[in-house]
Amino acid sequence: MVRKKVPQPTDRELTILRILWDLGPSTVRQVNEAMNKDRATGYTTTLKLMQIMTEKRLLVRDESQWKHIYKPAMSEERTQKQLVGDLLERAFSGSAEKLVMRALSTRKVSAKELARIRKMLDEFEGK
Amino acid sequence: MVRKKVPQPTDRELTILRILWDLGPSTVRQVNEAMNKDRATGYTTTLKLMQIMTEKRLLVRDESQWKHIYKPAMSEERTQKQLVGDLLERAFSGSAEKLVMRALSTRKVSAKELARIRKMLDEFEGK
DNA sequence: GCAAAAAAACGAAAGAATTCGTATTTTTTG
DNA sequence: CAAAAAATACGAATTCTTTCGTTTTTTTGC
Repeated sequence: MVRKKVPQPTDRELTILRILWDLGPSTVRQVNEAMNKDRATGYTTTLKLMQIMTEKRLLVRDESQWKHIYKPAMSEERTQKQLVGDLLERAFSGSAEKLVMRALSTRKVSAKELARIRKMLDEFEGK
Repeated sequence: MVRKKVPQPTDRELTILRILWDLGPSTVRQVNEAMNKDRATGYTTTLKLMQIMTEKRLLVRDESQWKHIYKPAMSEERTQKQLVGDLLERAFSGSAEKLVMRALSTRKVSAKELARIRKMLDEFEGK
């Protein structure tokens, strides 16, 4: 069984994935409207992007209706892991510690979140 | 005073930054040799990339010698923060917690590293 | 000093990513 | 049902990234 590996999403493609993760399965129009909140984008531009993403297996499309319904082919989790793993290699020489440090110093993180991160650490260590 | 903002480094550009952070200020030849450990790359290819990066203000170059010496224009830290911040927005809707979780579950992290991360959390919280 | 080597400059080709105009198909609505 | 609207398909222009061949400049070794 040959399963060609899915390419990393490009910049605009990631925007679309983000939207679909948030909205759930959607039409091109819905995605396009969300895109426009971020940056003016013609309808056919969004359409074309989504068609290409479908070819690349980043999205799957339900054609049973006339208005096609698109959704991400991979889970948010898997994609995020891929992206983080990639950045980890390329910018941090694989040091997760460094990356975590940068992530925490970039954004304010609430006490609640810090607590959850601690809990996570416990689990990693416990195992 | 107009300071045009530096663009995000592209893929190959990041490879070069990574090399320069590791080696310190270097000539094109040195960088090119390091590039070739990763992937066959012609000398002039590396040269051109570095020239473009200099135009874009990603690198600065010392031309006082005939062999120009290049170094990153920004610190490793600042660039990493930028990259993480960008990924945070684009793929994680700004949730540092989620990103940290993904980072930790992607790679094995040693007990020692986990301990250091804990310490870091303490500092963030203490403040 | 001169030929060979090393470095830089330049231009342009090849490849991707992004954008959008136009044409075609299907549905909606008056 | 006919016209308008909505959606998809298609192709192509544009822009950005990556690569490298050729030319020019400078240094080095004999």
